[in-house]
Amino acid sequence: MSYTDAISASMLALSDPTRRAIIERLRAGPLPVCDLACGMTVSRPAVSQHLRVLSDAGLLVVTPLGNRRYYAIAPDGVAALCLYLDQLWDDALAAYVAAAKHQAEKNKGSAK
Amino acid sequence: MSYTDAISASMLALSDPTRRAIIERLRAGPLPVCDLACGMTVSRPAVSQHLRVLSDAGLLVVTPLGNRRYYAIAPDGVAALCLYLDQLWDDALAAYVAAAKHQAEKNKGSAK
DNA sequence: ACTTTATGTAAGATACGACTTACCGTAAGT
DNA sequence: ACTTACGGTAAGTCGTATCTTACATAAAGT
Repeated sequence: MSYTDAISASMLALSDPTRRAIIERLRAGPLPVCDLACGMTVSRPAVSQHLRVLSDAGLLVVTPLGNRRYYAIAPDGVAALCLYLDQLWDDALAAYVAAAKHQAEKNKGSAK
Repeated sequence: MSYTDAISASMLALSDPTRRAIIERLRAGPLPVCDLACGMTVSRPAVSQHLRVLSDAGLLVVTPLGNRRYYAIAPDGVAALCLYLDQLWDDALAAYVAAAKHQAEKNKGSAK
């Protein structure tokens, strides 16, 4: 806990295969913990702990409904990650073409 | 190492603040290890180990040039993550509006 | 040839993440 | 009121990530 930033927390949350399995099951819509836990290889408390991590990272939201708690993917949390990576991709591509252009100009002198 | 999938490896690589600091310094373009290490809080071997993790995840590429090794962000690796998150965001948003619509229809019956 | 610079790797200490079982509340059903 | 289903938390174990210092290797400079 107590991460330096939200990006680190989100990335760490999504780096675990078990947590991403939970995310996959929530793509279609909200589910209670019992439905999430049944069918997974780990125990139900483990699922609870993973849900905690995902919630703390801002990737999930909970809505208690009677006896159960429905977890759903938080679009805002995912959007923050998308924004970061999209900008990173932009910069990386710009740096890539700049390096390629620089390389081409260096080769022009030594070309036939 | 030896992760089940590339997404996990990339996410785990980007979840570490030190590694993301390295990524930030590479946004503008390739840099050798010595330039990367100077100015960072951790030791140079630690930087080498982080570069190894990022490279294994497919997020960096190396081009040896004389005495030094220039590391650069691999656009392809970042693109794979962008694709995954963009699709996840699409599904999450669709599920969100579906849940909102379902909720609205339930309220219609109890509204005056 | 020798020295310096650049960088990867080995070995070891420490910290932390993920899993388990056991336990404790809270809401529903009878 | 009692029982059952749901789900969060505590304590403990185990694996592994991250850091350090020390060593090894390769290219450049003198």
